[in-house]
This record gives sequence, structure tokens and C-alpha cells, in this order.
Amino acid sequence: MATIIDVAKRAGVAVTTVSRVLNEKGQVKEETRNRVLTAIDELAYRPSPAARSLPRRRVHAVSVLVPFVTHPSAVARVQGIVHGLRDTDLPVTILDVEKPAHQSEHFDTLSSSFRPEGAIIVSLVPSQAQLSRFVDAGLCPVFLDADVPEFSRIFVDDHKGGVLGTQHLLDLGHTRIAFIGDMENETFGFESSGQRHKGYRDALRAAGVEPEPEYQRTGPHGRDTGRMLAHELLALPRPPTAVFASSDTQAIGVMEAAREVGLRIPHDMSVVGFDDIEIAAYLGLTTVRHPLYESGLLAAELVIQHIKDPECAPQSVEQKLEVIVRSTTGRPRA
Amino acid sequence: MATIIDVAKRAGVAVTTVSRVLNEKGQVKEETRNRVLTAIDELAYRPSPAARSLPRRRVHAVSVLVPFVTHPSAVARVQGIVHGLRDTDLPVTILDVEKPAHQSEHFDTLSSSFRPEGAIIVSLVPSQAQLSRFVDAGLCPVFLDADVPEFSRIFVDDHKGGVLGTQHLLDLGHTRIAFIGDMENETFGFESSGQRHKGYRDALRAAGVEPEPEYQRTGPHGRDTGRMLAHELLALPRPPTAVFASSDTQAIGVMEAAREVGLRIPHDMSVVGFDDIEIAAYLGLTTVRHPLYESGLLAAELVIQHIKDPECAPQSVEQKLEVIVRSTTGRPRA
DNA sequence: CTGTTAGCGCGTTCAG
DNA sequence: CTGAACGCGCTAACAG
Repeated sequence: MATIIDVAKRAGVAVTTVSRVLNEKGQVKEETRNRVLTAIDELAYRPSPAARSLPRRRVHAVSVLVPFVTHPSAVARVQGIVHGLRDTDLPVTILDVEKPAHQSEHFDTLSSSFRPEGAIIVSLVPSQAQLSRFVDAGLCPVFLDADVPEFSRIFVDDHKGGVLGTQHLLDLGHTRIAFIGDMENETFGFESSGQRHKGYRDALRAAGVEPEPEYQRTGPHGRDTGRMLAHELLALPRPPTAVFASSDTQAIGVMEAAREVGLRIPHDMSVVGFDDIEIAAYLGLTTVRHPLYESGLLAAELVIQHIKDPECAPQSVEQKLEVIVRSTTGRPRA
Repeated sequence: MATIIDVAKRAGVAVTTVSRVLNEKGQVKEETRNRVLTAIDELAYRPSPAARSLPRRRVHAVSVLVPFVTHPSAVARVQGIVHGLRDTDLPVTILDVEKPAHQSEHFDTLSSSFRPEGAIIVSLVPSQAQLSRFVDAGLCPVFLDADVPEFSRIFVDDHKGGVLGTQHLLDLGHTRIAFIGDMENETFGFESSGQRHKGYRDALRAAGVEPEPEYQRTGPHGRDTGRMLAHELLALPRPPTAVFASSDTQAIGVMEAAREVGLRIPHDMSVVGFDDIEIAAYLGLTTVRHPLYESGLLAAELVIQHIKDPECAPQSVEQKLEVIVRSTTGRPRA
């Protein structure tokens, strides 16, 4: 493997000059530059990422810190990120978070003196101390679905999403509307499901319907939870005619439960999900669309921008939520 | 950020000693080791990956070279890999390949003097020259779905899979069975679809059915292709009663086409897919199950093993394919 | 516009 | 068992 010294020798210049043409810093005479370029070409020289990272104190890569990469919603986002970064030469490093320990560990990595050039943090809110460490490290992360005004972020109005989903059901004439959501996540403090839940309650009240405690259930994220909670709902003396789930994953569980007890959707029961993950379209699930893939794409763009611009002026972009009406919602039976 | 020097000072030892306890190389007196350990702890010292990479000539990470990360099958594999690596401290770097240029570029990275500790290469077959570069670099990659006897690999018998899927249809009584597959991919030379296709033909002949050229169609990978090719099939004077697609993605396209012309599945037409991607279960698609997620998990295990064991003894593991019968296949109409 | 020099943080000889 | 010194490949002042 050729090093920068080999290139310098071959081109008859000093290493600094090679470094300069490599990084397009400073002025290099056209002719000299060309000599260097051909030397690089002839030697098939490629700078060593590690050696470069050392003096630069940063790693040429974009780290993506994402809890539960295996969730469909996370997958969609990572896809968007990878796509958005494809035309750069920045490798994408996935930092999966499943336990709280992972989180602080990865935060440390991001704020270490060998931080990545860019970072995207999904659904995780660092402490103030951690935030200032980011600043100290010169890191300019982009947050997805996290309320961090100090930095750039891409987010949706979950409360409004809760209202939208519920309103759709209300508009169809439902009043016995249940809500199934994620349990409050104490370990990571995700807030979106809670906000959607609140939106649900507010929409109901605005329509003059008092939210039934019996109709509101939460549990750990997952299809199975959706299924079980739906069964509880269905076993009620006066079961709901519609269910609004705070994620498609849970909504699918609800559909399974309905099928298991012989209920037809939307004839006997309406179901609305949240996110519009890929499967939703196939299942004909009516859902509140959350532009997941697009959020990844956007995050990638912001990261690129922040890498170029040392100013790191935080940008806040809100993505629109909208109800995608498909075939799991209809009017309640008379 | 504390460096190894700070730790050494605090512990009252030389940096060498710190390095030794860090890497568990050489003997260090119990007491000295403890002093170092507490110093590390007190300073919250974390070795710099970049600085470490330089003398070691390798990056502490596992690179995953995967074409078209956005394909559902690739996603499943990456999930398996990330999961399998979760309990190590090895970051996963995604190297997406969409153009041929990406491929050689990433291969170069893997065989550079700053190679990653581990590598997983999906569906891509390097040239002999590239292979020997891997050897020279001391890299010991794990291949997924690629026929590379020199290294460890995880694979399935695609030909047999083609037979299995076709046989299932044959067993149900179909004889007018069509095949829809991927066009031969000249850029990357993927072979699985071709092998499945061959299995289809062989199964048919073994059953005394001569494969109809009209019934065999290929096109670029994708749902849309499946849909269009299916329409061509359906427009035939004597359309097939069953379609075997070489991927679930295409099979889904076939189902769409059937729906568009008012055909009911499996009543009017049977459909078999390949892979068993997540959506398949939801759609009730009968398919030849390819353990994608598991292959990623396995690949992660092998990589870990190879990192530990410098011998790098290649291992070859074949994964079993099986038909998952769901609701898109049935007997042909009388 | 270009070259010299001193590190970046760590591993690794080789002596003690 | 421990330490001193050198080098990994590159960037960044600082001179010229």
C-alpha cells in the first residue's frame, strides 16, 4: 500500500503538497497539482482513514445512533440515511441501542476526541451534560424525533397526529374509539406514543366524547402487545367500534386479534395505525403517515450540510403528518 | 479526553504497561494492573480508535458490503448482522453497493492496509486478484450467498429451492406453471435467480412437463417488473394456472397483476414466492423460505470467530430451504 | 505557492 | 515483569 510519502517522492514534491491537493486546502499550482494527481493515480494511492483521523481528531464517517434497529420504522429511516449519503464517500456506522448502557456508551463515542464527522441521533434525548459534550467535541448532530432545540432536528407533531387519527374515526361516526399505545418507556424516555395518546384524548373531548379509561391501554411495543390489548378491549361488555393504535406494528396486532375472534374489518371494527411502514400498504391499513424514509433522507442532507458548514446553524424541520385512508376504516355498524 | 499518557502518569507506570493491560498482552503484576485499571476508571479513559488503528493497521469495526441495502432481503440480513454483533463492541459499517464502481472501491477499502477487523460480503463475488488481496491484507471475510470456497461462506442451494417451489405447485396438480425471475445481472453477476430458474425447469422436466418458453420471463428486480411480466403471462392465449417467482418482491407484483384483472388467488391462480421476507407472512404468500435474518446472525458469529482465531479456517455452512405453504397456492381450477 | 518539522495516541520492538 | 524510544500515515503550523 502506497503512502503519502511515496506519492510525494514520485511527484517530486513534499508531503504537505500532496496533502494539500488531497484536501483541496491552500493554493497549489495547476502543474504541481497535476503531477501529484498522476502520481496518486499511478500508485493507486488511497489515504489511510486511520492515519487521517489522528491529527484531524475526527473519523471520516457518519454515525447513526438508533434504538432498536430492527423495528420497521427504524429500518425505513436507516434506509433513507444510507440513500441520502450514498453519493458521498462517507461510510455509515450503525450504533444500535437496546440497553441504556449502549446509549451513554455511544454518546461518549460521539463526543470523544475522535468523533465522527457527522452524527444522526434517532429518538434519543441526551442530557444537558451530554449536549454540552457534543458542543465541546465540535459535533453537530442531527436529531430525528427528539426535542433538542440546540441542534438541528427533524420531527413531526405527534400530538397532532393523535388528533388526526382520532378525528378520522370521529368523522366516520365512531364514538366508541379505543387507543392502544406504547407504555411509557422509562429507560429511553420516548415520548411520541404519549403525545399521540394525548392527541387522541384531546380530539375526543373536542368532539364532546369523554375518553373512557377502559378504552385506553398501553403495553410494551410490539405486534403481540397490540394483539393482546385488543383482545382485552374486545372482551369488554361494551367493546369499542374502532381502535387507534400508536404504531402500525400494534395496529397489525389489533387486526390479528379481530380476525381471531371472527370480527371483520372494517365492517365490525375499524383500525387506524401510525407510521405507514411498508407493510401497511399491503395490508390496506388506514394510518397516519409518518415520512420515515424521507426523514432519513433529510437527516442525511442536513448532516452533509453541517459537515460543509462549520457554523452548524441548527435547523428545525417539521414534517407533515397525514391520514392515509385505506381499507381498515369505515362507518360503525348501525 | 484522557490519553494513555494521562493514565500512565496517574497510575505511576509507563504507557507500555497501560497498553499491556488494555490489550491483555504480556504479563502484568496483579497489583500494577489494578492500579492501571482504577486510573482508567477514574479518568474515564477510552482508547482512541483512530490512534489504535494506526500501528495495528486495522480498524476496529466490521464492514458489511451489501448491494442494494434497501431491498427487503438485504434489510433482513443486515438486521441479523447487527443483532449478532450487538454484544461485541464492534461497530457495523454499512458499505452500500449500487454501482459497479462502489464494488471495487469498497473491496479496495477492505484490503487496504487499514482494513476492518471483520468483513461480511453479501452476494458479491470478487475476482481472483481481489481475493488474493484479501489474503495479503490478512482479511478473513465471510461471504453470504456467494460461491467463494477460499473463505467462509453461508449459502443456500438455489437450484434446489427452484425445484422445491415448482414441486409444490406440481404436487397441487398444476402443469401450466410459469416462472418469473430476475434478468441476469451482468453488472454484479448475481446467480441465485438463474439457479432457481434452472431448478424450475429441472423439476418440470422431471415431472414430464416440458417448460414452455412463453411461461418463462425475466426482468429487472422489483415489484413492478413482477407485475408487468405477470400481465404478459395473463394475456397469453393459454395463461398459466400458477406462477413461481424467484423473489417475494416479484411475487407480490404478480399478486397485484392478478388483482388488477380480477383474478382471485389461489382460486384462479396460484403464486409462490422466494425468500419469505417479512411482508410475505402478512400477505399469506406461499414461499420458499430463505433464512435471511439467520444468515446475518450466522455471518456475525463467523466473523467474531475469525477475529478471535487468526487461523481463519474457512467454514462453509449451507442453510436449508423449505416451502412455507400459506394461502396463495391451491389446486388448479378444473 | 511550497517545504520542514512537530506531533496526533497508541503498539511494539528491545533493553533492563 | 516493566520502561524508553521509535514509528504508523497524515495534518498543521511555521517558515521560506
